[in-house]
Amino acid sequence: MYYRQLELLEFDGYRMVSSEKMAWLCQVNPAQVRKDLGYFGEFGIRGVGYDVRDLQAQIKKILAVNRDWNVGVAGMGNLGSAFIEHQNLESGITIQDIGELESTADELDIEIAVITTPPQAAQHVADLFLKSQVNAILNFSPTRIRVPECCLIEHIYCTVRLDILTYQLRNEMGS
Amino acid sequence: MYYRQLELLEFDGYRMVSSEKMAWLCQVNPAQVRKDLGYFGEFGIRGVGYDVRDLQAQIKKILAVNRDWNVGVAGMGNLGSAFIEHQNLESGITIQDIGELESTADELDIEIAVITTPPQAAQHVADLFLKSQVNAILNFSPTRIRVPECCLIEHIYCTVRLDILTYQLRNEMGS
DNA sequence: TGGTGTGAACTTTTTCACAGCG
DNA sequence: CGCTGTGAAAAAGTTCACACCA
Repeated sequence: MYYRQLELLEFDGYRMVSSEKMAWLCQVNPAQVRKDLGYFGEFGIRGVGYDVRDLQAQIKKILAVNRDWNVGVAGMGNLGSAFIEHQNLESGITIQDIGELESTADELDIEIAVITTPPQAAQHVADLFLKSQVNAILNFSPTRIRVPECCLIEHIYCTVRLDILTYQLRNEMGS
Repeated sequence: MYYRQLELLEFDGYRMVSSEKMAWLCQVNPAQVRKDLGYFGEFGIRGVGYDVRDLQAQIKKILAVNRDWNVGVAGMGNLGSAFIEHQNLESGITIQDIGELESTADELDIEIAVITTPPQAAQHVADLFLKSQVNAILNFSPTRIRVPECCLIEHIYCTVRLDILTYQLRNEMGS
């Protein structure tokens, strides 16, 4: 979130930014910004703020975004396409049949698997990825995929977020 | 999450389920399940567990999923299409030009806006929705949309989730 | 007996408040 | 002087442990 805002700030010509401004942009508390950054080092200048470009570089390094990762996307429906589009991954992609997933994942040295298949297939696909050396999964399917301890997993549940809205809308009206 | 698991349990023929089983399925602590449900009422039977169908009905009621909501999706690229597909919203939809958004939102009494447009357009589209009586937004665009106090908003940041994975992957390898 | 419901203990996260530095 | 960095305080969330009931 911070990184994304820094990009915009740089685009707008800002060279420095205070924790208060960052907090306002990201809709969090200023102390939160300082704590979060402080966890990784001292990036700011007291009495001045943070250097926009320098802080971007620091965050890039922290998130390991400054290195390339081999990502495998399972499911090339609308969601899979949207993901690839969204991430600007359109260059250098290979599209293969799901039957070849296991050998391909090994061959291309896939490090992160993105699952956008229907829920019925999600666990199966995850298992295939796990058989190769993949140990990070980004799961868009509305199913709780079960993975071994060693494998990192992030779930993106769109439905749950929509349900949060209907819940809050209903309660707001009730009050 | 609980609701989704209950659907699967019912499909598999289960009539009752314990907090321990639910917890296992959802990968949380059993006490967590009981606390969460306990916040809304006493749905279980001591010594037995929860009635699968009854608990589904209760959660439906809590989340206000048992009533229809008028949802407006801005952006009909891959992401918008994926969302509609995903939510089984394919019936009864109307597709209109973005220029008609304001009048259409009023006319169709849109209650929840879903934004899947490119980030440049996101704030503008949100503002249009806000001019009608929309006060809940589900935002897929990778921008922090600014909305008035009265408007509920949920952000789905796919990129952030991917960054969490690269961060953790890097750190895991370091250790 | 077995599993819920729940106060109390514990853990984590967030915010405050101010010392300290540029 | 102003804003960062950071302990200390407050709040929120999670887990434990057991009373209680079908």
